[in-house]
Amino acid sequence: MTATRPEQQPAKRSRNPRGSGDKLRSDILSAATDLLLEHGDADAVSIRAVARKVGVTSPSIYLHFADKDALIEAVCTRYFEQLNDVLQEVSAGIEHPVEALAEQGMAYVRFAVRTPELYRLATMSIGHEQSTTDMVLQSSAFAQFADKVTAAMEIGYYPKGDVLPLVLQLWAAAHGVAALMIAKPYLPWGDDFALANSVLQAVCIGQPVVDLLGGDPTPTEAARWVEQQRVAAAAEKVKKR
Amino acid sequence: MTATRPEQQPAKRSRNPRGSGDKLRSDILSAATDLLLEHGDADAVSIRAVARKVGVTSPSIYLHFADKDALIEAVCTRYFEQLNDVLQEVSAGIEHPVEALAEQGMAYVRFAVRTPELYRLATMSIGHEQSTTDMVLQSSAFAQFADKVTAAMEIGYYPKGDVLPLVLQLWAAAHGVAALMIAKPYLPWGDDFALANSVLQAVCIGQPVVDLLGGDPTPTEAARWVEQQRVAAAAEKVKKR
DNA sequence: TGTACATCAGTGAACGCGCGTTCACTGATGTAC
DNA sequence: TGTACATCAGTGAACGCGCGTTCACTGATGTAC
Repeated sequence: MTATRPEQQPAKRSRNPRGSGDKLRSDILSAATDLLLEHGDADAVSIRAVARKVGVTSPSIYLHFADKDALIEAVCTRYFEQLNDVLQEVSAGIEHPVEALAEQGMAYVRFAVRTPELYRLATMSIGHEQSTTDMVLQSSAFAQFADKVTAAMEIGYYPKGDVLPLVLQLWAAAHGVAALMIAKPYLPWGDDFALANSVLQAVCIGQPVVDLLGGDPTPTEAARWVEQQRVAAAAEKVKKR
Repeated sequence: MTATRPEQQPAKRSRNPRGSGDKLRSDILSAATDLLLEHGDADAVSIRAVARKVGVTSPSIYLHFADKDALIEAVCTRYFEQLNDVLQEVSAGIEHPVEALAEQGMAYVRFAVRTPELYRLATMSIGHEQSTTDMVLQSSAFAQFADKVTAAMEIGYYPKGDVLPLVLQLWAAAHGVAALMIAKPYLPWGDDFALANSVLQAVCIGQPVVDLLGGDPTPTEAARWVEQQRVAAAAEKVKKR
């Protein structure tokens, strides 16, 4: 027994009945997803490995996907759909949009950490040009973030204006924590993702991170500076009139 | 001409003189680095490709590196040293530690965006266990962040306490923006990395992100909530006595 | 000053591997007449 | 009811490729005597 093929051959699957050729397609997607969940390495997903896992020969894959890229893309699309479901679930019934936003942010991080290699594959590849099918931006998950921000603007929580910059910042914060937690899981991220929560709060509502870590809750120098900046900005605005 | 080997053979390098066997070592590192800078794909770095680029045969690589992993690790180590230099440079002469921290954060993001594939390779691989040689945590760059935070605590800017959680949060923020800017370069990140700046400010000093985007500078609902939380936390602390 | 020898800095050929993909095929199942 | 045929859901063998790595070697340069 060599180490090169650790999977034993699964029970030979029987051929699909006539009308249900699509069954294999979804089996392939599941197998590829499982491979990514099991191994922490995207290289573990080869056409041949997926075929082996499904219990089928590799040319069969091509009956359902044009090539390897198409397979991977389909896996990611499916992944984002699941993310979308999770986000929808956790924010159901929360009226305050910012509360919902924070809840979704945490769910996002938890989801990412539960599926590290998938998350990496889906979000951390380099995209050189804006494809019309950019998976993240086209995903309903992204739209959900945008909706909450819009709602927060409408109730006057955030000043009205462009939604995208705000969404990008929230996303960057969530992504940053998630990505680091995945890359360095042994660091002290805290029970219940305390650190993630702290960062998200800071970006969502401007709470200085130190206060949320149990630091001194009386106004710090940081808080004073914030106020000072705010006053200065207001003064600037008045001067321009 | 096939597409499989786009590099033409570089001028055959002449053999190194006797004492300077280490010259090749650093040439190899540079070549690997260049490959990562040129192509947006870590797969472009193979032992053979590096050897080709240097103008040497592939077994020569093994005179200087035990195996491919060792080569990649050396490339990353060198990369972090460069990052360290940059961070040191930008913060030289800035007395206020938080100002220095913000400047370093921005420099970090700029550095990452300038070297996307290298940054990905160096920070976004999955580390399953804490190695004693964890490159990021052992890097002087990380130590620099920690030093600034410590200094900020000492002057009373942040409440005294554990440095690591704070550093991790700042790092997560910087990493989040950098990683997204790399993965989605076509999004509106703003001139002068405005969005990066905004996120970093929010995490460093608790400035709500909306204010920095040119929104309404009068206290928003968010700002009021922050204050409210702060008061509540203070009250809680008093009650415990 | 000459020469045998050690060392250094590589080379050239080969190994076995798994990969993505193509091609001609097979055999069960349904359908038309 | 029987049978020829089309279609569907795959299979089996093979292609050429680049990869990491090993092995025995070579030839210039320095060193000891």
